[in-house]
Amino acid sequence: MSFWLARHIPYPYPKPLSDPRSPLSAPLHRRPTMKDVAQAAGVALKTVSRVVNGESTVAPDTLDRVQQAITELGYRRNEGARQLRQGRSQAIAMVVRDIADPFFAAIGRAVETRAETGELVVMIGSSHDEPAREREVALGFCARRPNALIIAPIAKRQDYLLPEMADGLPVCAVDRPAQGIACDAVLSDNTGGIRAAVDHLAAHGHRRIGYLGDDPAVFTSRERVAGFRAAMAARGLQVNEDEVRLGAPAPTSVGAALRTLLDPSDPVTALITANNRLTVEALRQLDHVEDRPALVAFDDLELGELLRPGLTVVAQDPEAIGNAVMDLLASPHPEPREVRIPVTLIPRGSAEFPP
Amino acid sequence: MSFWLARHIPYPYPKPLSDPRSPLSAPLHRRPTMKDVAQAAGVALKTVSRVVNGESTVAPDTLDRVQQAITELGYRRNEGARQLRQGRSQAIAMVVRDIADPFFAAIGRAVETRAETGELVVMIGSSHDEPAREREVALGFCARRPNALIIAPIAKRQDYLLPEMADGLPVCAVDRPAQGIACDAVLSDNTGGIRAAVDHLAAHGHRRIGYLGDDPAVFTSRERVAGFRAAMAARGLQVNEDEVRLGAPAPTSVGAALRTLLDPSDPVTALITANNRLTVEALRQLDHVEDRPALVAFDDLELGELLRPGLTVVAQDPEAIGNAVMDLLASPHPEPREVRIPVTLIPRGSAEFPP
DNA sequence: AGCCAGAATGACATCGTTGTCATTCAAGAT
DNA sequence: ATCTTGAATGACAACGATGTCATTCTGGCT
Repeated sequence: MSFWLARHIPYPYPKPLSDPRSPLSAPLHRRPTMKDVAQAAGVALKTVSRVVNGESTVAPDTLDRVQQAITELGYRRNEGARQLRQGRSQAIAMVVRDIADPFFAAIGRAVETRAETGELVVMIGSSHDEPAREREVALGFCARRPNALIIAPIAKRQDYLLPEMADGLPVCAVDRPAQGIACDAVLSDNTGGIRAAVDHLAAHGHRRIGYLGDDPAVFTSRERVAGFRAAMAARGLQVNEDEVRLGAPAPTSVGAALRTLLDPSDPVTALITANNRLTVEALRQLDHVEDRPALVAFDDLELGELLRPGLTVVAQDPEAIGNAVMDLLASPHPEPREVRIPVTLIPRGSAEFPP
Repeated sequence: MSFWLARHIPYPYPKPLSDPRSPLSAPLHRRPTMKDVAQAAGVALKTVSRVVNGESTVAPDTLDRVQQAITELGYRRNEGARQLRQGRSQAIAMVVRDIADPFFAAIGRAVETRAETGELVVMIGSSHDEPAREREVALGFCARRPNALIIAPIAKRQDYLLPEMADGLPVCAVDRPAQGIACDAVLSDNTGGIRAAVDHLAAHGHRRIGYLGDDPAVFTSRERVAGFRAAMAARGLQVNEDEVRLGAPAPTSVGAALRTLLDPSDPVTALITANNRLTVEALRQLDHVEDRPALVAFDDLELGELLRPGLTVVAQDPEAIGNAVMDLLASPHPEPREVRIPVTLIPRGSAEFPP
């Protein structure tokens, strides 16, 4: 896939090979410019600029003539040129871990809605959980001089953004805080969410609760498991270390964890799964299991209500996250801020098994 | 939302470098330009350009000096200026109906992957099923002079794109064909998918099959219902017109349809739901129903396999759609093309009820 | 009549990059 | 020794928009 695109990273950029027959080749008609409009309307270029930008010092009939010329020629301002002059490109750049992940897609939608599209464009890219790619995508976006950068960090450090930030680029992290830079962050209330899960299970009489969590190297994973221990302690419930299983959402590791947790000689009566992929894998495997434990999942699944039993979840609020990000970016503040977005426990039945 | 608007409207813009002698005109670093790099490396600006673009006529030690200067200054090419010179902004614009819809999100991911992000940036926007917004978003993107536009049409006509296309913008429709313009299209094999559903149900002995479809004003909806009639006819099965229900996926209309189809005096034994939202609503309502009909759904649901019974679906292939789009955009062809992407029936149990 | 304020408009430089064309210089050909 | 050639480099003008500043033209005031 090269063609019109030159690939990225280390300079030099390779030359895009130009196929004369390619649909990307020479235009039949040059798009009209302000100069063309000016000529058509019999005014100076600068007057067209005034009209386009809604400046007030244009006489009514001049305005008419110019607007008519704009319509007739189908003029559209070239945003690239505008950016060159003004320094920023009226765009919001967003680097998420996976644009097809419903969580990030929903954040994207909120951001996009707030961006009042047409004026502010949203550029989206995925890191696919690869630190190098995160950097590459983020810096590629920065070359477009966006008005702001939203990033779901996956790399250990985001200090490669320092030059951009020194140049005035506002940066906001989502899902996890950024490292190595001082920037805003919008995070879910992981601790509170897990506490709600524990409380909910305890309210239904459970005292032996197992925990299935992600790699502890991940920030959210650490917060959630810490929240679990704290919530259990607050309830006076004992945490059996064998029953806190942290690892990848792979079938084998989840299977091993479940075998331990549900060991017939001494099974837990309830289970918390700390993220989406773990939940799905656990559900898959629990399907073959008799005497399923009660279950509360962190992060909602689209069809949680259609499962039987319905899946009780601690739902994050991606729309609120997106809105909070836009709020932070829109209001100037000297010190970086961290915003926590509340999560909601949605009872649907899977936690209501008798212990 | 006024922060960046404030940034873009009036000067004074970062002009603080006006007095470089002042110790107070402190580090509001302007991003370095080719000029800065050239000065640092002791070469002409044009030579830096050659290095950055990988032209071959640069002496090895000049190359070294320039590359070192680039690294030291943290230089990044300003893509806006490049666009101004070259006419296109190394970006792909994509207008979908809803970026948070898993189908479109998956297409977006495929496109983004093929775009080798960093060089080719992906701009995404949603029309939210509003024709006016589709136009606004698409034209807003066009002002950025992208290399290509991918659009999931919702408006009646896309002829507002004609000026852009005359200027050489390649356009490709997805999901539905565009109207009023001659452009490529990548569509799912709706007819074949419904035929597969009918065949599958017939193979399990069903002869009375009901159909729940979308508003017939929608292209995909028309194709699918036509496919249903054709497939039934091909099998020698009779279609009872009362049992082909087209309408919005609202609870009331789906409820009414289900009551008709499942009328105890003469119920269908199987059901086809022709899109995602209809499927979800039908599943919701069927949950309270005894003697559920067999079911095949067009379009996969994320957790179809976890439902009980497992949901048998005709799955579209958004990744293949995205890839096909990129193939079309990258390969020269004089006439617009329409590509059909195969769909796959995934049996998971819900179609295997005895009739 | 003379003057001025303010509204309306335009000329021009500029943003950072790349295409075009000109220049320099050394090595090889004559 | 002169000419040719090609490699390496640079000067300069675009690209389309906007900020600055200058100019023209009103009408209202002395």
